[in-house]
Amino acid sequence: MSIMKDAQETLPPAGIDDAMLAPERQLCFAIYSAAHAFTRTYKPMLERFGLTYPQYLVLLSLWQTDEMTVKAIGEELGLDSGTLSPLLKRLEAAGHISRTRDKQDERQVIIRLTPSGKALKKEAFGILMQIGAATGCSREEAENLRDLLRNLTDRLDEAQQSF
Amino acid sequence: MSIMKDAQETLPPAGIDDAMLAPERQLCFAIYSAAHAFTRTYKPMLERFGLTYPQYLVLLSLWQTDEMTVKAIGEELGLDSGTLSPLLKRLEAAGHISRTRDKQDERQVIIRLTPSGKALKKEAFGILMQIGAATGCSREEAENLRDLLRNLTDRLDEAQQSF
DNA sequence: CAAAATCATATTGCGCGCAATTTAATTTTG
DNA sequence: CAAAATTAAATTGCGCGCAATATGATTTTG
Repeated sequence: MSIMKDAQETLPPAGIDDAMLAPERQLCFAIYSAAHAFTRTYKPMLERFGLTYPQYLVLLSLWQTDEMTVKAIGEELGLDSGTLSPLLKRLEAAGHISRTRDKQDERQVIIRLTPSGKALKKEAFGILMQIGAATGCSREEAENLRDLLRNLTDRLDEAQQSF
Repeated sequence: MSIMKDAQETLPPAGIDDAMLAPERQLCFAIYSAAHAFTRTYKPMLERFGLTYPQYLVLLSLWQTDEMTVKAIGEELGLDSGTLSPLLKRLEAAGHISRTRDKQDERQVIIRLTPSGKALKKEAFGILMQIGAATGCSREEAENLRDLLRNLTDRLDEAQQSF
């Protein structure tokens, strides 16, 4: 009588057992779930203003630095033009930003906040505080966790290279 | 001469300054970025097997418990039928799972691994180790971070209720 | 200076993720 | 037991996220 429960099953390498494959056991799944939980929490706050979470991220960037190129926004948020082009058109259609070709370099499109886009900034402080409350973290806890995640992201992106 | 730089700008509430709105300063953005970094890292490992990351999550569930209903998978992963139905059809088309209506309760669809789906499990151990290496975390660090994120997710989902 | 290379943005296509609706089956309850 | 309510899954529609490709504009370089 074999100790193998199923002919298809393969023995895990030393130091790794079968149960470690469970999604709940894995860091990646915890991050995946937390990301979804955040967007769920933002959703009712943002849809009062007709915004999605990625659109809100773009506005966060622009509230720091008005007049950004699509490329600059993409570098800040880690998004490419395939994501940003249609997203920015929707923000323009909503009246929150303007898109104008750079006269010096016609390849570039300059994104600027409209008065409506600037006005939304004051709502962001309230959202920031509501989200802070929803996390149940102190500011220090949130900053510590944020920094751990930034380091993790950097290490993952470095490892990226080797594939 | 006003101290306000722009008529549209609004003063932040006490204890919150303008720069705190920057995406890089926020925990939500760190999680958002880390989630994308993880899928980027998984991508080359998974596409050797023609899998996406969410498909891989479904397989992780099934490797723990073969024979799950769509609902059970959805509860484990936090996904609804709108996401799972087409995803499971693709996994079926790829030959990794079977979908059969439950004879006892015809509303339910039972998802089972095929031999091909079971065979993929042995690849998962290698992926697990590669990902572990890519994170640059010790197992303890990864587990600590995972638990912090699980708590955060729970608190966000509780706060959910109040909106 | 013209051809080639590079660059910024847009477009297309596909797979999530989720809200809203639909369909069919089962359970509840009057 | 029949009508109403509930449930499980599928479908539709929309907005990402990203790879691949296309389109112009600018820079490089031969």
